[in-house]
Amino acid sequence: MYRTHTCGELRLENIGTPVTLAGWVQTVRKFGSITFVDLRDRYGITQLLFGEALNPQLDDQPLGREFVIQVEGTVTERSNKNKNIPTGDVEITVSKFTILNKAQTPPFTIQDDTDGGDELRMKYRYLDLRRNIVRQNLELRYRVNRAARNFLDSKGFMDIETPFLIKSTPEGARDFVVPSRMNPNEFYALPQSPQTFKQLLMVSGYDRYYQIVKCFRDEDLRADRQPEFTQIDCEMSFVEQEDILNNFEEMLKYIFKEIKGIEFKDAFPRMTYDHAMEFYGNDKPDIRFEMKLVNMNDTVKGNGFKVFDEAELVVAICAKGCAEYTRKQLDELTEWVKRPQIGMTGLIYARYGADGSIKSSVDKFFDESKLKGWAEKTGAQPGDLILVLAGKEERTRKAMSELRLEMGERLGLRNKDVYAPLWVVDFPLFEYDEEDKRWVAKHHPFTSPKPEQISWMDDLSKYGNIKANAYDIVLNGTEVGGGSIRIFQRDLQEKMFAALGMDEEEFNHKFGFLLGAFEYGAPPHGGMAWGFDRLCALLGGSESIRDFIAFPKNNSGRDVMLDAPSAIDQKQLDELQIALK
RNA sequence: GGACUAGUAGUUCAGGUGGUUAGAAUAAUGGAUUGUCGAUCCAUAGGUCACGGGUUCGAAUCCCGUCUGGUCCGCCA
Repeated sequence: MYRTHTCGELRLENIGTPVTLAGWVQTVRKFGSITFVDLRDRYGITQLLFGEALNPQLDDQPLGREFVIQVEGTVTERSNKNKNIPTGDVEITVSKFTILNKAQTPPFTIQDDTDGGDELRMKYRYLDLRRNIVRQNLELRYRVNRAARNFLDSKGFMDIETPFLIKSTPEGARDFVVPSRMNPNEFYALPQSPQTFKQLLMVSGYDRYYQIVKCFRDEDLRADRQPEFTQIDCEMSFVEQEDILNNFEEMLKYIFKEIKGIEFKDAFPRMTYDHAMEFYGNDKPDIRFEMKLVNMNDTVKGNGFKVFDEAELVVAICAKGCAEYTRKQLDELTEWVKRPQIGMTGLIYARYGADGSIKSSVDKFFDESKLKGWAEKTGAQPGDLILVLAGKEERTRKAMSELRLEMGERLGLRNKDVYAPLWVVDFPLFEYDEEDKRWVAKHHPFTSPKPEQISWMDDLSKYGNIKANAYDIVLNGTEVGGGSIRIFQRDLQEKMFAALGMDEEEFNHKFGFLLGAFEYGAPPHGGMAWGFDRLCALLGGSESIRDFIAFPKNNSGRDVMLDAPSAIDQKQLDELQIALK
């Protein structure tokens, strides 16, 4: 046995106990004839004292940072206690030590405020993972995982694994593809999600399924997107949307209570997709603060100001208490909206002074009484600032959504310790793909339309109006989960495929197995999938999911530690019958 | 596919407008030190200024290209 205790557990009550510890050398503090060593493992840090008798041995066998050592000794009370660490009342008076393994000096310091940059820490991820902060993130992830499993288990959900080597479908995200050696010129795809499998499990009668499972999408990455990510994937039979929302709202409440000690007493608010788009400009509103978008078309048009008169949409927000913004700050905001990522040509503003006067950047076209109308429309009070954008509807709404978030950030309204969950419901069934000039599924092609709108699928002009029984759970402006009631009848599913532009041959080829299954007694069903990494990041107060993944990839999809992806041997290519371009 | 940003000692960074020998902190190494816990003090060593090309009498600095990291737009049912 290498150790009798961990480095985190010894306390005053252990005084006098002979112990053996093993761990990593955090620091060595040498004082002539005595030496202190901080010994670290996953559980904590314990101070070792090499006294006068043993100290000379350290001259022959010097200890360096990150050496792995084993020590025997006795737990003793410290004369100078350290209140900053749990084991700070005691130290181990060492009688014997063994160097189990030497270590090179690490390229960055293994401590909370490390000097290492991102790149280096990713390359030596196994060292980065030794750091408290990173370890705590992984511990949080594990606890969230346990909480989700506990909850789902208590509700009778059954964890069933589904395959990773499956069939490629062109819908949705790009597939990662795996060549098949035994079937030359053919390829598996890695699942973007276990969607069809969980539906087949419903057909098989496993009416409550879940899985915490990897999904793969070959698309460009972001701080909150990885090519392989983890979902809490769930599906239920004989349920309506209301049942699913209630069940998973309870799950999120349970997770919050277990992980953060936060109790949500009230039901989560719900908002329709249309409402979210109109008043927040996006389908995942951050409702920690108001600052709603106000459509100004009727208020401002027809005053001879071309920018407004020619715009599809004029939209405003009211920034509370910002009337005193300086010209410099407003210019900066203007520059901000003119960045290519936002893409507006300018920003119009009106300051509602504390004295009741209103001054705008377009006084030439709008006198004070007209500007009072702006204030009335936006709910601005003396002391507030009205910000206005105008232009093409979609771009302008989107830009204002971004500006709203930016203003929320600047005004400190996006406190990461405040959690505001929200259901967004009634998503559209379809959206129009401008590039391909066709209608595509907004959620996925297995999503059920609102039953009363099914007949609209025969009328192309109504496609944009059809709503689905589809919903997202949004937390602080981040989509952390989503799902839908599924189609479970063959004829409706065929109708859906046809609406998406597939002919009979095509959908039979791609989804014949599902259509076939629907002919053998498919129950009504629905479910949802949670972005597990994002949920962990939110609970951990971080923007980046990489902090919560043991071995993440960078934003080019590379694993810089392994240096993957990489070229493969010609022999491997030959076996796969693949020729490189 | 595109935009922005960064790359200087092991590491984190500083090095207006081009100009002598490229600095600091930290880590490392050696020495001193019996109560530290971010130990302290003294000393030492440490540089392909990412890479390639160009402008110039002269480039870490200016220009072009490439690579790498990060953030974002497009994309991600």
